[in-house]
Amino acid sequence: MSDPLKDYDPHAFEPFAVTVDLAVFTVREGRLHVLLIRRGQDPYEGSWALPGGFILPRESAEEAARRELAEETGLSEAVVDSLHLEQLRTYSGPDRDPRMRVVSVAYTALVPDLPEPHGGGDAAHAEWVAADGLGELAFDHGQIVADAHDRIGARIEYTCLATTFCPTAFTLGELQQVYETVWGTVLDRPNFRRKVLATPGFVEPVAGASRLTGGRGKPASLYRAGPATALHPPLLRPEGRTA
Amino acid sequence: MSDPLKDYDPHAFEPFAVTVDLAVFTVREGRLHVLLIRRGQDPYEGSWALPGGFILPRESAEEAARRELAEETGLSEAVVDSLHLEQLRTYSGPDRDPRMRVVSVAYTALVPDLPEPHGGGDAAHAEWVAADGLGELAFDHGQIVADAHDRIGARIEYTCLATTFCPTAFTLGELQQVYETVWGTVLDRPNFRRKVLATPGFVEPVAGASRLTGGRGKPASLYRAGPATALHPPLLRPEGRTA
DNA sequence: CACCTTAATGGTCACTCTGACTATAAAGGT
DNA sequence: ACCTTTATAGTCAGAGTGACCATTAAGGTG
Repeated sequence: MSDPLKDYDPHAFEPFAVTVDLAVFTVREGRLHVLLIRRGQDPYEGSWALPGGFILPRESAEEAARRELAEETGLSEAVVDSLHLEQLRTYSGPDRDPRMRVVSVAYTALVPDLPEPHGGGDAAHAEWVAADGLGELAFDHGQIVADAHDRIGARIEYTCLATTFCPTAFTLGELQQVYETVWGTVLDRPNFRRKVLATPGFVEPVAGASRLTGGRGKPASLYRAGPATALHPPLLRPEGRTA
Repeated sequence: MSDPLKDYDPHAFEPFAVTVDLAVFTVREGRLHVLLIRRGQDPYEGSWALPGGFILPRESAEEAARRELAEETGLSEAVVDSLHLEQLRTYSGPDRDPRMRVVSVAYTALVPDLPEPHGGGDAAHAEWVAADGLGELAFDHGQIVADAHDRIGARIEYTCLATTFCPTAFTLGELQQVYETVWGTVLDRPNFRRKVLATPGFVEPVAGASRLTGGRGKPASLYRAGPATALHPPLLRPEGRTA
């Protein structure tokens, strides 16, 4: 943007549409799920697509992403405003939408296992779909989901973000399952526990509370997310594979 | 982009201009430098700004970034195509350019200490400016440079990217200075050396070659970048500060 | 009710990696 | 000759981690 408008005639270029796409993830029944919408018209009619939409003239991309997220999930704006929303990257291939030039800023959000996204309006057709083995998505949304999955896997190594997949009170077993689900690996339970508890501010015990973890076994203590945001040293996934 | 064009009338929205901005860094004389351009007209006349420009109708953002980089630096397209170029993030504040709505995709590139960017055309006014203590930049470019600096600092912890700041053959002292310059810290020389040499594929010795490091002291062995791209385990900066 | 299964929790041990240091080698300067 | 400078080699203690084993507390079953 050195001199972006130096020779700019607003009509010399065909206009670019600028949109946001949302890759919203949750962990449900031990599997990673993405929030998707079934397309009702061409192109890609009948395919799954990411929720999203245009950036309005007076909005930033992040504001647009939060607005769309509230519309698609039916969550209140207060809840959506407090969610962790992270810009993933921008997709700009000239032919990503066959109808016209659309540049899209993709965002990722991590949410706990919500009831069901059917709120109202657009939310009526938003659904959680298991992220492994989903077929072809509309546009380049399959790539976006894959990129988002990679990013989340890397992010939870160095940050405390994994707790945003959990409800307000959770067991260490549940937190461990978040890691195992996102990474697709199995972790050693005592070692995971030691690491999490040794990181100050990652989790805090909920006084005296415990929960039966499915009936069987010893009840687990409950924790809530602590004030820390970064993990030092990181919690690296086995085999050092950066996916 | 669920139904991006469902109700889309191309004239219902004021057009968004979409540009790329480039934060090109090098290490010169032990200081981090950014490639900047002195603006010739309002707004921000006389201020430093990042190189960049419009995405053309048939280009992706990355193609536009490489084209602009070649134009601004005077480097051949072959060289530019082989450079490491990384999408940083997209800046979309509605008032970031006072003239009209401009959404910009920012990229970061790391280059060795090149001669001088004066190639031809636009390159005539591109200059290397020390990244610490540069004043106010045009638009939100100060924020972009700060974000890019942060990203690079984090990136060289987990990747072998630091070698892209070095010439084809370099000493371990020079590589260490890249880390020290980007992080603004001092590292222990024997420990740095041990870590780099213990990471397979990070650097490879150049057979039998050595270089005097400024006249004084024992000549240092020369190395070149190896085939590895990731660092496992990472080379974390002191004090675990994620900046 | 004794006994099995299950899951959480507590602990050990060896190995790796790292930070802090000390020592030696090879150059130029005085 | 002797000092300074820079590269390189090596030592040592402590943190962190992976692979285990042990114990506790719940439900299930004959």
